[in-house]
Amino acid sequence: MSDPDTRSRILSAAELLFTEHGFEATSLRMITGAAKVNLAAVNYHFGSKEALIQEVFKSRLTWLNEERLRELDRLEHAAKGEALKPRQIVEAFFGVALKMAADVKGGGRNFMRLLGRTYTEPSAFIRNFLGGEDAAVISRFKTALFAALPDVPRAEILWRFHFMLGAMAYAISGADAPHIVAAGDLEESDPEALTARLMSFLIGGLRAPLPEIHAAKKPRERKAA
Amino acid sequence: MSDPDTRSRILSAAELLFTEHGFEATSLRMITGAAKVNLAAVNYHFGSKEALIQEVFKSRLTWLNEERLRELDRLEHAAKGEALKPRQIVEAFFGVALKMAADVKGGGRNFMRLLGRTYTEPSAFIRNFLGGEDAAVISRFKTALFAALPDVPRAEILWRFHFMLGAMAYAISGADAPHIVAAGDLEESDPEALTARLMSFLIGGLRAPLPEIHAAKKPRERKAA
DNA sequence: CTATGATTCAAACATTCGTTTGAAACCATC
DNA sequence: GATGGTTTCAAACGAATGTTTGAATCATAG
Repeated sequence: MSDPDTRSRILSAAELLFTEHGFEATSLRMITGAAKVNLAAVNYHFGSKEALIQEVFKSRLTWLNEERLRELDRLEHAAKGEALKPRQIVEAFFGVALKMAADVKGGGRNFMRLLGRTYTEPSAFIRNFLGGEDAAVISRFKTALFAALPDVPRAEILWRFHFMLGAMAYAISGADAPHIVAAGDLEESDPEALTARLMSFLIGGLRAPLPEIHAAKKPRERKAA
Repeated sequence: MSDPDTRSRILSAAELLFTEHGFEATSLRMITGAAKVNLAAVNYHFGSKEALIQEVFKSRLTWLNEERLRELDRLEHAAKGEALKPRQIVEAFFGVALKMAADVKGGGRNFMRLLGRTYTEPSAFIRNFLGGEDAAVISRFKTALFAALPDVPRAEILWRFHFMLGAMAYAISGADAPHIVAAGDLEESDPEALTARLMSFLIGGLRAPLPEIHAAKKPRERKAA
């Protein structure tokens, strides 16, 4: 009767079904059906549907953000007090996520698709939860970017970081997007190729000339990426 | 009794509520309450909730895509058979959307937020609907980009277009995103500044050096954007 | 073996949902 | 005024939802 698997089977089923159907359209009966457990097990093990949703994110998201911070620590340690290059920072943040997204069998790919989708989720409770989870890592990375790009206004860096997140979310969603279907002939990209493609795009965008709202105030020149 | 407003009041209320809560979490009773109409009016005027969802998108999305095509036509007419510059094409596609997003009072801003969110919506019926609506405009723009960037592999262009869409979606969502909340100190950007910021980022990404998966095959050089 | 706590179970509960129904009210035309 | 079509209304319908409940089952320790 004491089945250590019940809890993890619910989590796995929920993760897949949330990705496929969204939170609202995935019922607990769908999840328990897929996990082959009893409906009451959800409330026994998790307390509520909301708590289950948060649990689905917790461990992977914690690992993702901790890994990002570890990567940044390694880079900063190796740099011995010098500022990092923007490319390094971008690779630490986005590269770790893309590596996770490349892990099909372990569920990382599905999770990153769910995460990318969830960042535009209307539900305030989910947005607040994610915001809380991301606060420390975002703060660290923005500080590192400010140091790496001293000539770029902070607002510009923040907005570009935000655009980069959108690009990554769509990259991860990939063939799910209606545009891809409409475009028709886009081949599936293998994880390494997708990473290379996205990184190139992100660095290009990050190091693009400043828009007119700033260029008049402070001429800028390109630096090594 | 014959109230030409009932239908449009339902549409307006639905548009706002779908943006705020998502499709599944917005009930018809919420919509009819906000619109001050009877619950059965939805089925009388629209037939079903799904049909209402599609109606919410139809007229604005048709206008958006037609305006994009008109802009592209104008550019091509002025170019007299020469290929357009990539920047022109990007401005025709994304600029029109951002102009719509700048229209707070007329509801364009809310609509673009809804649209950006909807592109990652799990529901297959919504994705199929949007894909169908976008097919012609996407096809035209990809053809124009291929002509503008003859040295760039087509797959690269398509993926970069996709990344750009993600960046735009997040740009429009703006302060809704958990990352922005976590970042804390990002100031609201006025529409013109946001457009300039995003365009700079998009062109930078589009014209970024090709990733390693291609660079070995075909050396590339920068062209005028 | 018994007692206790943990876990699972089926059923029930209260609520909510999109859709339907038949009547009432309204409008336009003759 | 009568007629037919349109629109709105309140209530009902059947289904689905997350949560709760009390009993049964299981596992462990004494």
